[in-house]
Amino acid sequence: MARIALSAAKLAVEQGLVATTVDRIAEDARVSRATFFRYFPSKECAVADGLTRPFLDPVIDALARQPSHLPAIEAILAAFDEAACTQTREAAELTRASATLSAWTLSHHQRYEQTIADLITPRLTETDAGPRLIAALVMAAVRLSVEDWLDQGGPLPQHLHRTLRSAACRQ
Amino acid sequence: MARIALSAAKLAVEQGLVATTVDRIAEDARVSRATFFRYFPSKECAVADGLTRPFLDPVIDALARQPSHLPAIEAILAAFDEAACTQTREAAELTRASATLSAWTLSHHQRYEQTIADLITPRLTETDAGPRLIAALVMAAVRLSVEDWLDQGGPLPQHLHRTLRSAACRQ
DNA sequence: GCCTAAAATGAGACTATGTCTCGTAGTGAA
DNA sequence: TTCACTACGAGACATAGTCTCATTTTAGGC
Repeated sequence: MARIALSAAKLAVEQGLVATTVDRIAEDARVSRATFFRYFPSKECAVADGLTRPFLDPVIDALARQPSHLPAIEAILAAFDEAACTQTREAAELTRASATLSAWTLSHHQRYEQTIADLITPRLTETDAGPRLIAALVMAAVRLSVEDWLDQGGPLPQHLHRTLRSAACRQ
Repeated sequence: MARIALSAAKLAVEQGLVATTVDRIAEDARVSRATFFRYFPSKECAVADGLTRPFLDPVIDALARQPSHLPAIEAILAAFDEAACTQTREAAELTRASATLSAWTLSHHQRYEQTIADLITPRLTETDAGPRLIAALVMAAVRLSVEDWLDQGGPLPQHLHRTLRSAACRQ
């Protein structure tokens, strides 16, 4: 599953989204065409998955490893700091160039949002907002940071840190 | 354009997403197949657009009509209160049943997010977060409210009000 | 180690989606 | 009217996405 997504993303970055057919992806991942569609409902879903994983999976891992006494916001900030943001400009620009790819990327973000919500639930106090709302705010910050990063340049971690801080200090 | 989207949504609600082909949509909207694809990159994009418009366009209109002295959060709350939330359960459940439809709906939400950001920019003070972050929080609240509404029942406006308040009181 | 049930995969046919090119019809300005 | 421009339609085409069934792989009891 992950192998298929990573093949899809690799080919899409190398040759463009249009030139990357499902047959080529399946061949590269050493599965049949039928198996591809058993795991992904569309070509763009697989590409978006493969582009998103290397960026956000490390963040989730880091978040899960944070000491349990840390409040939610602090744990999230630490997780993003620890995970070296390996997002490439090529990947981000490829995503932005296709409406379909953008839509599927948002869909995957929603999955990460749910994961983050689950991970921070035990860290929340009475006065905090609901976990899903906070997680949605985090993913929105990620999305806006990548946008700013593409438009204005500079290091992505700096954009991330600033936007997350701006979201967090509203506690 | 809007006519095509509304035809697509109508047919999808009536006969299901799979049974609704692009040819039927184009026929219903009295345009050719080629014209359909000139306005929408995919069938699901059109259906999602048609399902989203009747729900969120009135909110945008109401927000634009709010007196300019109102702070952003108050204007948003008032806009959602004024616009009778005409979202139907059928539409929401159709959206949730298809991953592709959900993805495109998120994409349209992002468009509304940008519109909201533009409308509240003049209402923001120094201490507020950026307009896009606030707008993202609003759309996240909408999404989570619809989710709760489907799962737990009760009137949608009530869910909306509660979630938006929860997001707003973190100012 | 072998057998069986269940799950995962592959092969291939089939329909619908999405792209492209080109010809035609409106629309507005000089 | 004429010209340029834009929107639309027709139809061919490649590929996406679905379906069915045969085959392989896997897991677990004996």
